[in-house]
Amino acid sequence: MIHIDHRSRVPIYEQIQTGFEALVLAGALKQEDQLPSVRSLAKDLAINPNTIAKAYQLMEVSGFIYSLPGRGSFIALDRAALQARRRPEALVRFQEAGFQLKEVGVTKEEASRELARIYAQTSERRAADDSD
Amino acid sequence: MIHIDHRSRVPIYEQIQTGFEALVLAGALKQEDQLPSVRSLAKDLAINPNTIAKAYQLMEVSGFIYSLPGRGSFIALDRAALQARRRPEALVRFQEAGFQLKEVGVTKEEASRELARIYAQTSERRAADDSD
Amino acid sequence: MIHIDHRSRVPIYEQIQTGFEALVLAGALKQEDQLPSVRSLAKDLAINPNTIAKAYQLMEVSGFIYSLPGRGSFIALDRAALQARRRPEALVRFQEAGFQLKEVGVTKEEASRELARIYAQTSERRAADDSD
Amino acid sequence: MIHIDHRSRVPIYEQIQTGFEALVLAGALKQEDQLPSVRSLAKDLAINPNTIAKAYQLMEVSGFIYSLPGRGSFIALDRAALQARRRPEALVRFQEAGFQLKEVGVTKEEASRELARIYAQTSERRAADDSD
DNA sequence: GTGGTCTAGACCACG
DNA sequence: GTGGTCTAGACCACT
Repeated sequence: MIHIDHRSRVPIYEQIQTGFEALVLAGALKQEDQLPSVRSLAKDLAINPNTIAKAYQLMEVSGFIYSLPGRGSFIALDRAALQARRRPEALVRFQEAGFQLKEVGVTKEEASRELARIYAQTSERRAADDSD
Repeated sequence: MIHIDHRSRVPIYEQIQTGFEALVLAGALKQEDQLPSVRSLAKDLAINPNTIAKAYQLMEVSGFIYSLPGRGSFIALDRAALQARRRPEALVRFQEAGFQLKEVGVTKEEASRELARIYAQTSERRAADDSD
Repeated sequence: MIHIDHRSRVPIYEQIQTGFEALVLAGALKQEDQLPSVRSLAKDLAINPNTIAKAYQLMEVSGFIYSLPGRGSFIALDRAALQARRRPEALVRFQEAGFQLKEVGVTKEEASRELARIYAQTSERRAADDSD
Repeated sequence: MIHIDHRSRVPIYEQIQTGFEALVLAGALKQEDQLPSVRSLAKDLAINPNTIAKAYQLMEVSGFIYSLPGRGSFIALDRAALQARRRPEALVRFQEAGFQLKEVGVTKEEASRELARIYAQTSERRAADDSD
């Protein structure tokens, strides 16, 4: 379900979090859907179960998932709620990136063209095809 | 000259690097200009000299500045060269940020408006006014 | 794995860098091989861990290795890529050394003989024998 | 007479030493020729007189020049003697450079061709034309 | 005064 | 266990 980049500096537990969020944002996972168990995901990704458990724990405290002891973990939010949650930070990141673009001499026209190109892409879901 | 955010997770030595780059990109520092000495900057920012020295050494290996023992450290690149260097990473960051924006449900029109707002800002250069 | 000359004026952290590069150039270390941990190498060489860490960080920014916090440091380049990187500087050094040789009165024939002697040596790889 | 590279990391006093030696090796200065005074050279090169004095002092202790208080400094060695002196280190440097060349994958043939090119050049003296 | 190197020791995040 | 960051303080070479 989720792709881990072992050579990335982004912590693995964080890649797991953003991975599940991306699945919800892309529509591949819906509210109340069950997540894989810690053990099975750890096995699938060839990752230490402690790391998976840490990711699940963080997603739970953030309210993105909820866990029922003995039954498993489930998506707590629907797509719209998650989008609303992520929007502020996404905007800040976009503003920062835009400012840097301007700073390195990219014109407004070039930036607009780049933005159009991004929105022209059909939302690709990389990891959703193989496993699900 | 440079502002440090001690609460940020970005390492201090990295904030120093991006700080000086921003000064060059903003035109407040030019090629061959001398940087403050390791010790004086350390004193100004209330930071250990070793941390400053680390930032300077990394800026030197990156080719952004050059240091001459006993003489000081100096800007090695002009603004255009620095822009050309930073452009690829800035583009990638912008693309990622744009994709996330789209992912959280921001429409193309809202994104364009945001981008226009960024480019509308007169490039504020804090340090350029009291030109030393 | 690596030998440090404490009497040399070449900084220790630089000797470590060139040491690891030599190991790759000699074939004793390959791409994706793990380097000794900062602490273990520090202990082996009886050198402060900070000095090792400095060497590792510089090798990382140069793209020769990559480090993953909590996991270790690994060779990022294969032998051919490293050779291609080092070739320009090696050529310049050779040209300078050759010019100086000429300057001190060594004839072309003597220089050629010396060069032949260098290339006649079977490439001695010290660390390759007791292959770990 | 001598060219100083202010952006080089080679200490200025060392550039001065090698500069005078190069002039002798090139035949532009001969045994018993007088060197410029510390003050005049310092003025010409726009360098601190202390640095010049340090260079002269080191050249004197090495036996390359001798100083007669009140009269000036003079070349102590003829070209052949200086060549004989410099030869051992030049050879070592050449060997090291040659080994590195081999290490980065340059073939014996390429190295020979490079060496031939060096010896084909007529000994150019850059700084000797303008001032002398 | 300048930058450069090294040691010592502490604390953090990641797995 | 791993690497990463920072502080503190010492010593060196160069100008």
